[in-house]
Amino acid sequence: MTTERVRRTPERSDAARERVLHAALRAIAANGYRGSTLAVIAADAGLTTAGLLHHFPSKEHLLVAVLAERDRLDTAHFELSGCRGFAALDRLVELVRYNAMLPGLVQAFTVLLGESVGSDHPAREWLRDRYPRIRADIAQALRGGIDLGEIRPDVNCDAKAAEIVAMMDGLQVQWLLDPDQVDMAAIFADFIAVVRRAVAVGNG
Amino acid sequence: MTTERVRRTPERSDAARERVLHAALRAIAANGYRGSTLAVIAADAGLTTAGLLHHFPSKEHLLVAVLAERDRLDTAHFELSGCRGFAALDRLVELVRYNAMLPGLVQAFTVLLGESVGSDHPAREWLRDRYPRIRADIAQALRGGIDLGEIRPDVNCDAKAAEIVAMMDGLQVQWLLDPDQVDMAAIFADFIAVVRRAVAVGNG
DNA sequence: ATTATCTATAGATCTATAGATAATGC
DNA sequence: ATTATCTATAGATCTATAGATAATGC
Repeated sequence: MTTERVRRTPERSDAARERVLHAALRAIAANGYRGSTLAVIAADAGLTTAGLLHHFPSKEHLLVAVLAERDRLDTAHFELSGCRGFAALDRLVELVRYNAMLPGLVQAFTVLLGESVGSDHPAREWLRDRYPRIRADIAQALRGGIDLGEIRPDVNCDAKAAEIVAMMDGLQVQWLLDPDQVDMAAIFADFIAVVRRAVAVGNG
Repeated sequence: MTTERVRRTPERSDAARERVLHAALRAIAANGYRGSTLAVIAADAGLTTAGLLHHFPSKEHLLVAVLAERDRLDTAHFELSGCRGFAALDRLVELVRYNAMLPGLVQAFTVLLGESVGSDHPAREWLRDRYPRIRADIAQALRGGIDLGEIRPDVNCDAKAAEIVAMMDGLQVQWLLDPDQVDMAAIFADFIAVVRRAVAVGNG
């Protein structure tokens, strides 16, 4: 039995950190934050518990790092950045279509969302910050559609934004519980088509 | 210090069972099923852990009892029972308005829903049974609206049912995270108004 | 000298069981 | 005789710490 000689370099450390973050996301998707254990996450990342805690000093620090990573990726990907009016709605349909290819990621954040709704969860504040921001982004894009003359000026953009976010979250749950029965992307596209007709100029 | 003499009767036992069920719901709303402990639930119900376990032989049995209780109440309350077409949509708006007065109950089931989306949760099968049933009920009511001549025959009732359920769940999350900012009942009513116009005969 | 990682373990919970106790109902 | 409830505790986890080890970089 030749004990494999493993290099201990900063690069290898970064790689371990990344493996831990991914393992944590998998564990959360499966069992939530509370239901996940450092031992399982560490083993999945090829470390011991103590080895994991060298990189993330506590379980909560690890969760925060997962959330921060999500923020980082979102800023690169998800943003409506610039899209206004119907173009923004189309962008959201694309986003849902994209999410439908990443069930693990969607599941992790759906589980976290549910867990956090109760009091005192370490992800709660993160989510409480995040939802108003997402709603505001979408509402802003809709108001842009009013300026473009696509959307009627009397539309309540804030309420519509909340509806759109709610539809995304709600469909995710049904899709995760039964992917074969619920075609998340198609139903969301149908919903957006209805919204579009409802808010379009010349349909008051 | 006079030790209070407590009667030990079957009636008192039933009362204890009920107190435990309510305490369990409160605990789940606050911390989820996994985050709740028998000790806290028992104390809230005025029992010791062992006393609780006399009534419910395990934590999982307790959860199942909570879910069964919910089924019992729902059958009495929630059903669309008979309503078809627009009347059914109005009934759902009423339901959401009613739920908005029971944040604790909504929170408990939202948390359970999130927790259960991951694998291997004792509430998962209960929810996997429940969602198709609710969707089927609503779809059925919408098809009834087609028969009544209120709803266009080309409407995809299954997709609309999934959308309606998704909107209810999604709004609940946003409302629970920030009740002052998100008027769940009003936004849902707005959504239903849009759906109604979109599916109404003479709007094809 | 620094640091990535390990072994070993302390200390805190948490579920569930065993067995005792005290009340009611026959 | 039954049963609602308690005290005490076993056994299983789970997080986090202490301290050792082995590799790299100066």
